[in-house]
Amino acid sequence: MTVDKVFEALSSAPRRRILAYLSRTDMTAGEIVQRFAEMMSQPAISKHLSILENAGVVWREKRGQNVHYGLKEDALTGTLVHFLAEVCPRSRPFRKDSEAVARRKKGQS
Amino acid sequence: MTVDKVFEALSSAPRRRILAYLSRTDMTAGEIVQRFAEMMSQPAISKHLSILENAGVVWREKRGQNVHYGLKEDALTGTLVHFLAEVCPRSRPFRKDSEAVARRKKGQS
DNA sequence: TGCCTATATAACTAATTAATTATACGATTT
DNA sequence: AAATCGTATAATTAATTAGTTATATAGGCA
Repeated sequence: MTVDKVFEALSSAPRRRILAYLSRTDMTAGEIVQRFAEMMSQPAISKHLSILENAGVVWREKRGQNVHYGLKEDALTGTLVHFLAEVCPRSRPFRKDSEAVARRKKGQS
Repeated sequence: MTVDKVFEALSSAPRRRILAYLSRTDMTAGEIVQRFAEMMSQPAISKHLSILENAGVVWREKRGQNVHYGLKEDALTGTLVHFLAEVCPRSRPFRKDSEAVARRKKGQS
């Protein structure tokens, strides 16, 4: 579960949409396919799901003839929070205040 | 500054590396190019910078014959925090506890 | 003015991605 | 055992991305 794979997985709108679905409840592959009916084929969804699993942000479990998918919140929050901590001075400890102030003046937001 | 563009911008390791540099101090395009010496050409970096700017996560300012770049922390944290809030039940208010518990049992982390 | 320096853009190419249709596979039902 | 259902994989193709070299543009300096 590399950082690279996680950000790669998040770079697709359909994949982020799948994550949003899974954040509310676990689903079978078929249920997810239905949500994308008329927009994308079953194999396309299957591929997206395998990318998400390979990135380590969802789990997969075969039950009978269905395959259930669910969110691995910890992996997702872990990666993003770690990235934010690395890249955002304001959340970094012992930063000099003058830096952040100057930066904010430059036209933030 | 769409969510799509931000995640697209973050999906590249060199671009995340540029953001990490900019999180410590503003830099000119040339200084950034130097950090990638022997790895990537000047035009390649220029392209990455324009993608980052277009996504709204960095600002750009021409000063004399240099162009200075800097991080727009607020845009970055804003987008990621919003995404996390949307996708991570544990950070979502009024969630039923039974959901999260069941999910955690499934093999989180 | 004419020449550097810093940066961006253009033209091109190779590699990757994202979809499609067709097919295979494993589990259930008859 | 055969048909069916749910899902994944294979083969293919079109579109996108990420880099290259070459060139343009704009600012500072002799």
